Amino acid sequence: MARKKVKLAYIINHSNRKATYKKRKYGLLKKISELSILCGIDACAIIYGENNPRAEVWPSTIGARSVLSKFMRLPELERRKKMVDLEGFLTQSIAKVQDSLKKQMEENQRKQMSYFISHFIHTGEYNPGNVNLNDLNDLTTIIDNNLKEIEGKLSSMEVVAEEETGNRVEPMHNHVGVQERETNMNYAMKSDDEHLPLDLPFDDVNIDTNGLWSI
Amino acid sequence: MARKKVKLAYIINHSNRKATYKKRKYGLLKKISELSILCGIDACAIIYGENNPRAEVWPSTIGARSVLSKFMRLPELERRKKMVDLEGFLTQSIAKVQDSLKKQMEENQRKQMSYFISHFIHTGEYNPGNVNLNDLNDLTTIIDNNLKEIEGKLSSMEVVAEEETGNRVEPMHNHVGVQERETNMNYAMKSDDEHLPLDLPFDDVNIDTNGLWSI
DNA sequence: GCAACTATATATAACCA
DNA sequence: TTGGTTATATATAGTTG
Repeated sequence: MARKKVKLAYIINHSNRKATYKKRKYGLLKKISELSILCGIDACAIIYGENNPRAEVWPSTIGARSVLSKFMRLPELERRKKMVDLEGFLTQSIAKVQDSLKKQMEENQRKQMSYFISHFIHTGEYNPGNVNLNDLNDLTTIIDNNLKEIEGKLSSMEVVAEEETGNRVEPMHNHVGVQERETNMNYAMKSDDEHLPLDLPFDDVNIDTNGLWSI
Repeated sequence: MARKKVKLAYIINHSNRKATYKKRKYGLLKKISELSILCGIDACAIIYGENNPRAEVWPSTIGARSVLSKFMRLPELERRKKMVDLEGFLTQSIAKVQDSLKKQMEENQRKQMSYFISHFIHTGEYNPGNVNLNDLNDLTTIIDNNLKEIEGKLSSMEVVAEEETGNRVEPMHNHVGVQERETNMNYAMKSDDEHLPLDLPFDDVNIDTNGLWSI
C-alpha cells in the first residue's frame, strides 16, 4: 500500500482489482522465493487468479506436486495420533521416504483391492459405499492416468475369458490389523503440539472463510 | 530487509535463520490473506518449517485440501490438451464442480475396478504394473481411509465364502473409450496459453531448485 | 530462545504516458 | 488495457531487554 492506506476489502472495480492482483502476486512470489532461499525450506505456490481456471504453479508443477503429496498425507498422520517422527520425515532423503511410502501404498492397495475383489466375487456387485468420496477428489487424476495405462496395456494384451475360477479370496480382517502395525513401524512416537490453524487474523484483517482458498 | 540489505542466500546461523523464518512466515501469511481479500481469490498456505515435519496450514486443513484437490487434478487437465473451460470451473459453485468430479470419479473408479477384477479373475494375480506408482503417493491417505472404513464394515459383516462364481467380467476396451469422451463432455474447448512456470527469477534472485519446496 | 523497537529496505496505490 | 514513476505504507534485519 502506498499513497493511501487501502482498506482491506474486496476491490469492486475490475481494473483496479486486476492490477492489484498482478502486482501483489508478483510480490508474493518474490517473498516466497526469498523465504525459501533464506531459510532453506521447500516452497511452492499455486495461484488461481480470476478468470484463470488453470492455476499458475511455481516453481514447477513437479515441485509443487512433490510438496503437496507430502501434505495430502498429513491429515491421515494427524488422525493416527501424530505418531510420525518429523525429524526423520524431513531429514531422510526424499527418495527414501517416497520409497517407503510407495511400498506401503502398494501394500495398502493390494489389500484394498483384495477386499473389493472378494466383495465383488461374493456378492456380484460393486459397492461404492466403501469409499469415502469426499476424500477422493484428488484421485481423479490418478485414475485417469491408470486408465490411460490400462488402455495401452489392453491394446497389446489378449484377455482370455474363463468361465470359472478356483481362486479363493480371503476377507481382510487380520490383514487390516497387520497393516495398521506396519504403517507405523518406521515412525517414532511424537508428543502432541498444536499447529493449526496458524494464529490469525492479523491486526486489522478480517478473514471471510466463506468459500475456498488458494495459493 | 532493513538496517542492511541482506544478501539472498541461505542463512547459516541457526538463530538468525529461525528468527527470520518466523518473521517472514508471518509477513507472508499476511500478504496472502490480503491478496485473498482484496482480489477475492481462494488461497491457502502450507508451510513446512525446519524441524517441523507437520505442515502449518492456513486457513485450515479443510480449506487447503479443497484447494489442493483442484490442483492435483490440473496436470491431467493439461495433458488433456487444456480442454477445460476455466470460466465455468471458477464461477460455478464449488459444490457443483465437486459434484461432477465426484460422479466422474465414481465412474472412473468403477471402470478401473472392473478391469482389475477382470484381470484378477482371469489370471489369478494382482498386477501392480498397471499402476503408475509415481503419481500415487497422494493415494496413501485415501487408501488408509478406505481401509479404516473397510475395517469397520468387516466387523459388522459376514463374508460368506463361495468356492466358485459364475460372474463374467468383461475387459475394458470400449469402456475406456467411452470414458474418454464422457470426461470432457462438460467442458468447452479452450485455446492454449502458456501459464507455467511463472516468469522467474526476480531481479537478483537466483533460485536453486535442487530439492523440494513448500508453502 | 522471545518480544519490542528502530532504521532501512521493500512493496505497492495512485498517477501518468 | 500495460508499463513505468513516485509517494507512502509495510516488512523486516539488527539490536536491545
